[in-house]
Amino acid sequence: MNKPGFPSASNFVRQIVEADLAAGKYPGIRTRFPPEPNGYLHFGHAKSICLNFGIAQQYGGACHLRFDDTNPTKEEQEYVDSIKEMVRWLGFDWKQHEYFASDYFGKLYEFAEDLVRRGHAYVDSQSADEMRQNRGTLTEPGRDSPFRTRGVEENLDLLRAMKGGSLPDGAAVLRAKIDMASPNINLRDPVMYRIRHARHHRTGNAWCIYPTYDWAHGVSDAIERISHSLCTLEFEDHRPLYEWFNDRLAEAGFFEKRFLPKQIEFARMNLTYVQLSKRKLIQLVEEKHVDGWDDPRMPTLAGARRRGYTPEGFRLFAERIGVSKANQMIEFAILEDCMRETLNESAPRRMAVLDPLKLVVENYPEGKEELCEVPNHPQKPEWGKRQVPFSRELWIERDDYQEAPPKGYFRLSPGSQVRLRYGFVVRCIGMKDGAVHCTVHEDSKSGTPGADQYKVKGNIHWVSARHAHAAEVRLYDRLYSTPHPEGIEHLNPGSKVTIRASLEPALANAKDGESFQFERHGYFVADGGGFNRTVTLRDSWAKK
RNA sequence: UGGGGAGUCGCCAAGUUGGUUAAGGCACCGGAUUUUGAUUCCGGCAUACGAGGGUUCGAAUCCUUCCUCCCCAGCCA
Repeated sequence: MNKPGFPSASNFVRQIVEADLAAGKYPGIRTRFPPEPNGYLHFGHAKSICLNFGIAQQYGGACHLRFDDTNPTKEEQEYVDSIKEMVRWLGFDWKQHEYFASDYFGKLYEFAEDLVRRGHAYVDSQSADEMRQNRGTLTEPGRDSPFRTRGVEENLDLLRAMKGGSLPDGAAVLRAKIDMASPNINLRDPVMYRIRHARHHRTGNAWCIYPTYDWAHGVSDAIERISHSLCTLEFEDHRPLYEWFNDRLAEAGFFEKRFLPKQIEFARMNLTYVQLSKRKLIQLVEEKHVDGWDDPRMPTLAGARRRGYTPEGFRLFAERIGVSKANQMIEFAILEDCMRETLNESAPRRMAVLDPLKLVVENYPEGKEELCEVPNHPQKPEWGKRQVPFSRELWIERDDYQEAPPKGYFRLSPGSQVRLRYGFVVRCIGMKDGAVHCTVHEDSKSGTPGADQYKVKGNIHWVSARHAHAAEVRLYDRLYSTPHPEGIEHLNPGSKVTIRASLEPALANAKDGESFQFERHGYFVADGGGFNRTVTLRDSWAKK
């Protein structure tokens, strides 16, 4: 499937992993894909999933699926179910390594008490507002909280009170005691626990304090013995903090310092004209601009599946766009090409007419019909052939006939000859009563000796009118796109067109999810009894 | 103006211990095959590596100055 000469796609992450492997730094390679279950996976996640699982696969390691469920107000079981389904759909298996940050709440709390005992953390009773005031700015250092010097016992009591539920939301937080004057704002005594009297989708009401990302994430990595923790660029500033927490815990003997995970950041993916921000996608769903998270116009993996995009296509895409630290704005054409490349392999060919125009074969007897043999894939004879009925009246595509053909047009026009693909060569007479009329060369039937003597350039698809089935085809050529970054009112609604198509009888029995290439139209996927067009065919005529 | 990152062809991206003519993909442009104007195939496509200095026999790779872009002041992740 890979084109010859396709790069072996080395990237800086693999280089780091290989160097660590060569140095024997870790007992094994262990990565993780750590989504927060607060939304559906989108195209951007595919990159991270392929990277993390790909690295693990390539170096004989494991990739954990860990839900970063530390904020009960945003997370739901519905999302974890969908995330699991889509990771599997992409073709990856986390085996027994399914974890939740919430599994570690108990351990995290023990660790936190230890940090308090050793003077590395304290309970701050300032309000959120006061904390912000005292944090300083990008250019000015922050000021110590008046509660920063509280004694260990008082801190422990307060922390237990926080955990015990006697304090209301916002009354206090646990903070790491690092450096309020640090030029890196993340190190100005970051919050480790906040009080949230909220029900968590997994732990219920067992907890009313919840760890923040910074406190939970690195520690979860260390607990799971992750070797390489791959995340996006915006966490670069958090790395010193990530290491600070784990180093403190290693000092206390909770972890082995030499096996501590290494955080590596890479650039997140942007796709031209595609809106990937979770906030905007939620808006599209909630304001009912689309039917749901799996609407084929959504850039979610669930939507992509309904569109007929393939898992192989996403994996190919991930390899092609690579991994680096430079912000990437990927052209949508690359994704389309990956899908076309995989679909070209897997999609059987079918003839169909989307915008029908009647073609009458004048010298073909009224009641007569015969079968034509049509291969299911021109490059795969092993896929066999099917038989398609031919008769006097056919449907052809409206734009396959031009009264006054432009230069270079080689389909039907008065006087021209074309081949009805896998059928006969016909000579066009012209338009009569709303139908195109022609005569057939009876000795030109495909498969008969000498049938190829007719050197015609035009080659069009057709369907016997008498045998045709109608079917709905929705064109989802475009996703919800965003030429302007300002907001939803500028989002291009894409196209959702319903047209009648005359289809081969076999298409009526297509199962949902089956993909076909409709000759000269593009790739379609059966969906709810009709067909969605997912990727158009390259058409060099259309470009000219 | 503090800190952290990044700048190689229109879009990605190899290259990074300095050493012949700067991989590859997408896009684009030619051409060949073709019963999909598809696929496949062949060819073209950066004297140039953000800019300027410097070191060197030799630099995208080292030093230096400058420019541009991205991220950080949630009790979000």
